[in-house]
Amino acid sequence: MTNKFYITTAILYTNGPPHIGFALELLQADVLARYNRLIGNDVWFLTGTDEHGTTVVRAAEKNKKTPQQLADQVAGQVIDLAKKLNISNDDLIRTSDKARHWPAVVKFWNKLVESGDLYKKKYSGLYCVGHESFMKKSDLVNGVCPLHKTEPEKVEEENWFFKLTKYKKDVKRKIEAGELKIVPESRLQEILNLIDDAEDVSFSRPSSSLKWGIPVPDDPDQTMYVWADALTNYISALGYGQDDAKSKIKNSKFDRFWPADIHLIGKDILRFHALYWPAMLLSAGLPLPKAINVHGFITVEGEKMSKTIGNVIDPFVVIEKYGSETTRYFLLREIPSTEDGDFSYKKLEERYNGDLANGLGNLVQRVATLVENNLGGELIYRRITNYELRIMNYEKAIQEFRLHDALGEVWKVIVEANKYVDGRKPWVEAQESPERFLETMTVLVGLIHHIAWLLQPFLPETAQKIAEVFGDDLLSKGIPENYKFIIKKGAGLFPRLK
RNA sequence: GUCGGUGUAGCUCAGUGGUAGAGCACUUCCCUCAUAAAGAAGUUGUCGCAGGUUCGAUCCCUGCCACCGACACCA
Repeated sequence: MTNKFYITTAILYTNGPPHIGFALELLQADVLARYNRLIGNDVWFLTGTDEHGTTVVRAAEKNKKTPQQLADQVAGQVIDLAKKLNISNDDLIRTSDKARHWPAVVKFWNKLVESGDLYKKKYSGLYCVGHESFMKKSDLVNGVCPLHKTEPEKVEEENWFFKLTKYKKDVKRKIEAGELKIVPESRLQEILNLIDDAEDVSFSRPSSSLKWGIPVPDDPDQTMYVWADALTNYISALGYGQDDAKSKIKNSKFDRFWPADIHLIGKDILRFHALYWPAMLLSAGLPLPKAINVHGFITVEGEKMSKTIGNVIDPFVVIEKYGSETTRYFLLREIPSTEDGDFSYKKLEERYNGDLANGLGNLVQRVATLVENNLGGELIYRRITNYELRIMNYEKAIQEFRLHDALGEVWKVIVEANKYVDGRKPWVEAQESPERFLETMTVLVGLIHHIAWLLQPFLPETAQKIAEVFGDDLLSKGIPENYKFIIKKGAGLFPRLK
């Protein structure tokens, strides 16, 4: 049965170039998107950029650019990164896009107004000029901002607020009922603990302090704050807000794909996706996303990535040096999908040599050589009844968002295949028992087909290369009886490093 | 401070009420189809500390220590 499958990543904030963590998020989403395409689902995969806010303005000033120029530059880098990582996204939405994004946000905002869920409220707080933001009393040291050593001013602002409190019980119920699934479990607990204490949230700022953003409809002195603006990307990209006064057809993408099946996010923005966003959707009368998958952060040699330490990993550098498939493999295999994980070049090279070169690459090469040298590079497939591949947990791992485990399952097949080769000794069989040899090779070619099939969502180029070596069209998971494999040994998939 | 999590072999982590496992690394053996790859065997641990429950705890309870995360209108 064909299902639709709509998956999104968080949108990258354009105050700096995409980092390795965003690369990981793109990759995880890509695997889920590719996997769902593979099993025949109707997939839409969205990523994008979050381009508004004072932080972008400040970063732009530093670079002597306008916020738009900086956003353009970073958005370009995201497109480049997606291309270099072989990401199969169907679309990329930018929040500065006045044609696609803004109308949706305005329509969505007006829906909240219609529901009576936006109201203006005076807000007074301690404003630190250095931070350009409000601070809590508890953040101050001796009444002074610890960073800027200045006493914050008492400032009163009138802002739009969203009645989050009106919906938090409903959101909680839906999360508890599993209608809105939070993965993994630990994050579910975290959000449930938060909901009760949640208060209404500010949805706008005076445009005097926040210029770079979307103006509040009918209130030009106010600019929308990030939640109202950024979260809406998930529906603006589907054409929400484009249909009014035009034909219904325009909106078909929204009808076809909303609600999202998975919002993939980092653990830092769980609250906004699991609480604010669902509440906003309830207010607007729209269905809630089905699941929020939360990944962790990448540390570097055990330390937090930070600009001050200077240990930030640039994904472009990694891809440049090791190639996209190796980068994909390492990040997807070494970093547990829902946990923090560590990046180091040493581990990357160990994974490369151990798993890709010695494991997968070597297996493909040895089997290809055996068939080429002893069968003239041709093998007519038939089912071997006395060999059975063990049932694996590959699909379950993907469905449970344990992508690293899914790859582990594939490598179990590789190990199994290597053991099989050594057990059967085909180089002896070739001399003494051509029949047994043929059987051995049939099993192995079947295993390699299986491996290539399973690798498709993770290492699409590698899967393709393996298929080319074996003349495998990779059209189906199973192999048709009498399928003719034409094997032509190649240069080797992953030459050993050093 | 409140809530939650983690602490198991050199490293990364699984795991169970009956005194522990995997992968990598390391050692030895073996093979030669293959990318000096593969395969086999093996070494390594006071299962954070101190109590308690139990015939028996690494797994249950309590306290402590260490580290981490969430609780901030940070974008």
